[in-house]
Amino acid sequence: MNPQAIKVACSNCNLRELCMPMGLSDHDLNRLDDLVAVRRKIKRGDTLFTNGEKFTSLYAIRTGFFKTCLATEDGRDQVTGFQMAGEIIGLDGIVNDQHSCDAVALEDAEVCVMPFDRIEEISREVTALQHHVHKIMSREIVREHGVMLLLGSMRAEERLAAFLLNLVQRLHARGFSQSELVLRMTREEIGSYLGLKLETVSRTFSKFVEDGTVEVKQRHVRILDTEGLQRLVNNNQCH
Amino acid sequence: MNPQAIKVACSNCNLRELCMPMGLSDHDLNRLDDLVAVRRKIKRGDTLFTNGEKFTSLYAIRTGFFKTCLATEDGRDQVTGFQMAGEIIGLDGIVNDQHSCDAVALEDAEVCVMPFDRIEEISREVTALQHHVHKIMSREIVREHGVMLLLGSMRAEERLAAFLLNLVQRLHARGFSQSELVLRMTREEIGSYLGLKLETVSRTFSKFVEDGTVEVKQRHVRILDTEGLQRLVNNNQCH
DNA sequence: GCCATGCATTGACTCAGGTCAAACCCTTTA
DNA sequence: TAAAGGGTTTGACCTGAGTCAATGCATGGC
Repeated sequence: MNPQAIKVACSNCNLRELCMPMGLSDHDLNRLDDLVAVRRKIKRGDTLFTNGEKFTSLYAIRTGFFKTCLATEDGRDQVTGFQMAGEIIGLDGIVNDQHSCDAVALEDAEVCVMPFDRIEEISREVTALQHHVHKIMSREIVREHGVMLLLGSMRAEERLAAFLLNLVQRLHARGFSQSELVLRMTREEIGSYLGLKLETVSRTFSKFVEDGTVEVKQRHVRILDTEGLQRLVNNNQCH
Repeated sequence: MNPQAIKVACSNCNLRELCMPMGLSDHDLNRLDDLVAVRRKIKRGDTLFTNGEKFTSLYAIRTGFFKTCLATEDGRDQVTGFQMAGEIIGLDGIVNDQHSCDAVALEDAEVCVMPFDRIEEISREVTALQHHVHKIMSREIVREHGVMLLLGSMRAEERLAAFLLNLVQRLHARGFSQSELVLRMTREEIGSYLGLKLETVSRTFSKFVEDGTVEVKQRHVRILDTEGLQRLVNNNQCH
């Protein structure tokens, strides 16, 4: 039995620069090691948690890719975000002690389960963790402000451009290419996130291809003109 | 000098059921009294904080009404929320130690200034406060999910209906009428929040008036058919 | 009391994106 | 290897909301 191999530990996790332990000292980092209760594997298409389910833990994504979405009885459906390795999901559950959205794995995934009462307990002792938790929640709030701006004031092309740039930027921070990416979600899911219909997403991709801004082959996307996308997002050419 | 009159204290604040001290025991409540450094008055039209400004404190609204908004260089402008007495603003500033939006008073206002390092300090000792802070942040995240649903999947009438219902509901929780309200913001600000142009907001109000759902006289609104608005939001009649 | 000003309403017209439908492509399964 | 099925693309048409412009209505300053 090799403890090195099975120990669930933040201190030797290769995501520690992105994830929960970000910015903690070595000393504090050791105290974090009893934060993660277990790891859990989720198969593609399965849910990590669902709307209405009792809230117990936050989850740090180790591998895989998730979407979170809000489905209402009357058939509306809104993807509220896409999450990748090193990101924390489940924050929505804290207010009412139950989750208010579904988290669905878009590819086979593994998460670290962090019981929230334990997070609060350790936060009381480790100031850096306390502050980090606050930052994570604040970051999510700010991210959502950005999505509101996107949904409230951008046109289809601008939305898709912003979406692609955001994705590659996050992937790049994880060591992937700045210009190439594989979409883990369908056109419909992208559309739901961006407040567009899948046909519009598809057409907008085609438009970008015509303009020579990107290459698209199914879910493989190569960005040829990052600047161009950036200009689309910023330039707000009308007026 | 009457200490009762000048003491800045949560423990005898009439908003304590809604605001920061919500759900705290009397004992914990006393410890909260050194949370609020000072109070600050903001004149209508003035800002409480602005984008880029250093983050130091959260603010609990005592009186008045605010909007928070995101303005980008290229002229986009998105109202991200409207806040009233008992609500906490400034959470966006935690991640990057600087505010990422503007908070503008829509009427003369007074806020309790709560230095964030003090919040963190007291949170470490008062478990109930720690948890409450987490809940406040989580609530904001969930609220924004709702706005994303609204912006991403609702038509103009549905958006305005949802907006009105949300406003009266919050006002009702503060002891005001369930059916009558005075809008503190312009049509343009409503539009910005709802991802619509002011003309559309105005037309939609007119439509509601024609239908006998509401009475509108400038900024005074009386809801005649709450059910009807509710149905609009839920029924998603198409499909 | 009257004008200036900012906000709101309404109309006429346009257009971005939605809808519906057909065809296509890639993967999976038999 | 073929058939089935999910996802994607593209076309034709429609419509809800945006745009532009004129008018109306309150409020505050002088």
